[in-house]
Amino acid sequence: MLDTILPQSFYARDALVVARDLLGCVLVRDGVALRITETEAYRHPDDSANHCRFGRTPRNAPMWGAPGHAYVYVCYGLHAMLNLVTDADGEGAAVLIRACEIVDGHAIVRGRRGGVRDEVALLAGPGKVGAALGLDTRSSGHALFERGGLEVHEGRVEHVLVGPRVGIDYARPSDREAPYRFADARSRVVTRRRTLTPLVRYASTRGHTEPG
DNA sequence: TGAGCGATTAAA
DNA sequence: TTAATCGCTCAT
Repeated sequence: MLDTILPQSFYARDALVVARDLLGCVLVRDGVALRITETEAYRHPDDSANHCRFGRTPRNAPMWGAPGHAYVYVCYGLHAMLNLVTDADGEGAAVLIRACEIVDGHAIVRGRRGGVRDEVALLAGPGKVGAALGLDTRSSGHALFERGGLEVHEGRVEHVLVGPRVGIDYARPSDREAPYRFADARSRVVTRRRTLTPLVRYASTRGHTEPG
């Protein structure tokens, strides 16, 4: 069958473009397949919401590395957040996966008190995405363009919504308001939809296709 | 060695 | 609106 794993070159572009083009792509890991419906871009370290804003640390090291690798960190002590490193090596940019629809597999998501919420078909929120994929920080630094482990397969959406990012009140106003969040307009699995508006002139800007 | 704080979520 | 919860960062 045709190998649809996204090549490393797909990620070697501006985080804003990658975030938009990741909509509709499919995350696959251990029998679970999730279609990406919402993303957020974290650009160069000048972005005051970026984890790299204070320089290189053990935690954010993968973000400073080559594109096409995972950057997973734990938020609020319990949520595994999945990011895909973008741009050139050393740029310090990545895209956060904020929501997905389950395409295949049983995603068992447990509540805080241990109760099984079983087979949630809708994963609105980055913590749920990480839980559904069974991720933890051991996956941080994983090469996404190689077969095995966590893979990302091609996909696309027809219409895109744009708006400000979520949960970064500590950032500079200009960065708080920056339209760095993207979502699939046709999906109902999107957080804070009322703050998003249609993205006009969404054309295919995929420049990762290898010639020949 | 320790205080403070999150790119969140679920329950009240 | 708020508690839960703990690894990471940075300041002693």
